[in-house]
Amino acid sequence: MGFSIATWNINSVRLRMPIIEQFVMQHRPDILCLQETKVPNELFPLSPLRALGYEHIIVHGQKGYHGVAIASRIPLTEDHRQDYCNVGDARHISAIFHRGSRRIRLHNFYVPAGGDEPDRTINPKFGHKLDFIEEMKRLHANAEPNTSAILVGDLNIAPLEHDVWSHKQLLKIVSHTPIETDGLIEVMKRGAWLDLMRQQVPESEKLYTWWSYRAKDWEAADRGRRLDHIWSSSDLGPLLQRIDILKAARGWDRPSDHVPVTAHFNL
DNA sequence: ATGGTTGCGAAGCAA
Repeated sequence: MGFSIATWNINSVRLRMPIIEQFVMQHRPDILCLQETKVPNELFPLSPLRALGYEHIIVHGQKGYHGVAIASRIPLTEDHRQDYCNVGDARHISAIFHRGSRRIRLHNFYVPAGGDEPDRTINPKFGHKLDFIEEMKRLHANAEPNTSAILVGDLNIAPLEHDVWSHKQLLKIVSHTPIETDGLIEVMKRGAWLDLMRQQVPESEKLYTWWSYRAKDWEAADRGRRLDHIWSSSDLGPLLQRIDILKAARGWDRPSDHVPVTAHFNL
């Protein structure tokens, strides 16, 4: 009995369809969560994903920016979208699926990047990010009775020292400032979420899911950050089999700057 | 080194 779920910020679902096909042909996740789809719902490429076996697709997109989607081989029900910060952005989508006797709530997030300047008094985008994180603190892994939970997505924060290539050099860089990292850790604590990637890989080891487009040679420089995450309610922790970070996908043709992260469970 | 690259959509913003 195996079950796998992948999360991937693909930075335009239409442009990235060839490498999405490559990834799912090779790895066949049962559920694929996408962020930064950058497409309105009526233009979302449903057919190619259905042809790959993902018959159950829920989308929440907008023109040009943001956008999240869940493509699944198994049925999705009770879907909803929460408008964090009430600004009309498509940054969250959620649904229920069943595996064995278990009922599981899945959340797929695209947290605001926050702009360049880590000061909300001069950069409203950073304020928006902090407000978004504040609102996430109210989301509990055990919010629904008899329901486990999985939270995935591009959270745009690298919370731990070894989630970035240089802790010291990134302390004032948006995604790794103390106010953000403390905030995300508080989201985890208050919501009783488990960080499944760090359950598998010790905190002392470097772990990245994103490499900037701007590096001359992303692989040689290896200046990555762990911006993408898979969390779960505590009951699912012991059922985690493995997590794969597909670093190779960063080197594929016309890549996203993020790579897919896949969790395999014994359920 | 305060640059660099990419996507959307058709100039400049967001990441």
